[in-house]
Amino acid sequence: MRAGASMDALLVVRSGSAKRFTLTLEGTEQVHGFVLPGEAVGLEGFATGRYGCEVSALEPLSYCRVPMRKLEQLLERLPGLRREMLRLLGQALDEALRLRGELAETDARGRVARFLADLSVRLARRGFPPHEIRLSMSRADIARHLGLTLETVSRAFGTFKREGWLRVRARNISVLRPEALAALIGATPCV
Amino acid sequence: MRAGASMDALLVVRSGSAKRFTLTLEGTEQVHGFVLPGEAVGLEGFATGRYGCEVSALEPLSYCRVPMRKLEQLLERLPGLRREMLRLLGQALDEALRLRGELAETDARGRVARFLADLSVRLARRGFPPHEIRLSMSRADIARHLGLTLETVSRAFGTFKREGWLRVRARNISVLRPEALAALIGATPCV
DNA sequence: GCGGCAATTTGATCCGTATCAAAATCTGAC
DNA sequence: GTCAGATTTTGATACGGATCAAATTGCCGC
Repeated sequence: MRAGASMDALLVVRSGSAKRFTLTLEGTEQVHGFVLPGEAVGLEGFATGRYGCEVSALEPLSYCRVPMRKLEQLLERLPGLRREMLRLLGQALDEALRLRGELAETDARGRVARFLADLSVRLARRGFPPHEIRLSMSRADIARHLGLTLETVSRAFGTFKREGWLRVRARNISVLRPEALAALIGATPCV
Repeated sequence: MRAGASMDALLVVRSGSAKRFTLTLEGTEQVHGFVLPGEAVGLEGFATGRYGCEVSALEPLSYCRVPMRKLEQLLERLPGLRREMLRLLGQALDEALRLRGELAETDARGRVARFLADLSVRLARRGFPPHEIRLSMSRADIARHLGLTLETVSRAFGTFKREGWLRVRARNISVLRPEALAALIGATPCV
């Protein structure tokens, strides 16, 4: 999906994962987030009729495509779908606001902890084991998502590993002490 | 408007301004943004049926209230309103994403410049002079919105004043060189 | 105009993360 | 298994903004 392209369909990822981002004037990526199975992309396109960001797959991926024409027809007939669309958009908005607030007031390790906790919740929601995380994105992607440098992200993983909270082998993360991560960010652990 | 309260209406500010925020566990405010005339609040409530953040007036304010029951009836009958609601939500989402990205990659003065430029655009949109800004919020509110401390915000204003880009007298800001601020953030100036 | 309080500005120091640099590890192709 | 290239980790230093503290300014009642 390309930013600026005409929004002719809503896309929902079925399997695999993807990266949502925009390109800055300097050509660097602003990583808005990562898309997991069951999640929709392109919602911000309702603003102008054109997609507002780029989405690229991080691994082989399959998705479902709902043409706008079809969507409008369905919205005409199904009050339940109308509510569901508003719910979906409201949730995306709520998440974006929440993420933004956290960025503003949490330090590097807190952000990484929250990133992992968030992934855990979303994996659990889809029935995957929440504490065995296979990261499909690079440290650089994570860093650009969290407003940090890749070195700082790496150091945060290093700290958590030394504390015995995580097992880290490249992109395979085992969360050994979810309650420790949760305590760091003031939340209740997933599972 | 209180976070967690049942979302029984959509609110649109008519005159005056307000602050959107959530309370953190420590009791501090995460300021999501400021509401100007013509702008809606409470959209994130579609996610759960409950408002997701607090909104409090920064000055005497009037607003328009659309009960959810009424809204659903209207959505049933008016395809144009359906599109408009989706557009409104898409725009809120797009803005939230954009703001978040900027927070992650801009330094203190850049954020303050962007804050002022954004206000200029929104004031101009409603027919107010874009370069005479009367801030209805405190430095602390601005700081919490931008993920800075109030001292840092003050220093940014101080720098811009010394450079001759701004006239600052307490909460009255005159933008003397909009193109300088715009250049700082890589954008075209408003007006 | 004057007094008192809150908001803002200014100053000095410290800490966390960015930056630059280099070593170590992982990955996929052969 | 081995090799080359990319990714990740680790190390040393520098800088921006946070923090603590104090002075100044603006605001509102009298």
